[in-house]
Amino acid sequence: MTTQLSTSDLIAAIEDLGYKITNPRRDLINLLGEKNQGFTAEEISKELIHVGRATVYRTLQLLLDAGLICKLAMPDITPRYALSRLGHHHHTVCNKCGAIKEFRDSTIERLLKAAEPDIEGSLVGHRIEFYIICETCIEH
Amino acid sequence: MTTQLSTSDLIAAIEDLGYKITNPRRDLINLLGEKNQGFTAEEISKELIHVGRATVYRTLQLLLDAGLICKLAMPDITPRYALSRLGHHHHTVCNKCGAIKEFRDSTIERLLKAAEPDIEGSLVGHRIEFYIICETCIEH
DNA sequence: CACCCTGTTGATACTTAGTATCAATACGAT
DNA sequence: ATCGTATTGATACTAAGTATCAACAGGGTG
Repeated sequence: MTTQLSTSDLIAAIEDLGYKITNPRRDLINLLGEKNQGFTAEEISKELIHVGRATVYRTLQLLLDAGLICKLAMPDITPRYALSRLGHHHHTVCNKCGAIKEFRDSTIERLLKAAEPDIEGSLVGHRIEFYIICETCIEH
Repeated sequence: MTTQLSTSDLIAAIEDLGYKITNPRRDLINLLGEKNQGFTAEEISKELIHVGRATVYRTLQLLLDAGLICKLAMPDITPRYALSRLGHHHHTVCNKCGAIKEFRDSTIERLLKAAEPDIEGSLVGHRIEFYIICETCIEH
């Protein structure tokens, strides 16, 4: 049961944070609403021809800081962003097409705690990614 | 009990793969042997003044392909490399100083399998990172 | 040991991802 | 409608890495 954040939720959220609702921001958010497999910054920039590249990056950073999107970096591939729809969660990443899906399993969270005593220093977070070949790619 | 790979193990490994042992490669490998908290490509390049930048990147890629080092990419920070000393493993990353340590816990591996049925598509791999503040940073 | 073939190197130029600067513009509170 | 400040976009820059290609060097062969 994925709770989908609507475009207007995103707009309300950034307004609540005290940021102005401008046309570039609205356009970008509307575009993100149409994406459901993750996206790169340049991809967004190319589709929003009338919005400056710097503004695209700035707005993505803003949404990131607000926790409304997340950014996945992996060695040797362009960082991808995805809308956050759940609270704390992890991702499945398709090794073929790059599609990103959110994934939450509270069992894992609980089980990870078992490792905590073995970790030196103070644990402040964790990240898990599952690499898959997604069903669309399996079917060619 | 961390099984430390020696410099000569690394050299033997790349020789076994059919690559030549050249001075730039030897120098780079010797330098890596001195690193024990992870390193960036540019850091290596700056320390090996008599080795071309391209060669540094090429050699790191070669070691990466051979599984002798690993590369960690995280949003907004320069990718860091670290010598691989274990087989399949994960990392702890200090959020303050970037120090990378390998971490293995077979319990986690086993427990992760519990999530497998919930994953759509075909699972081909996974990655776990623990973000910490390391003991050196805690002590300032 | 000298030779030669092929793998390797390094200088240079390029690409990609993202940031800094700053004058011009546009929200939106009043 | 006015005005102050946040925001924008053009441009130039940085950082991380790749492509190109002529020159070079390991190391197997005779």
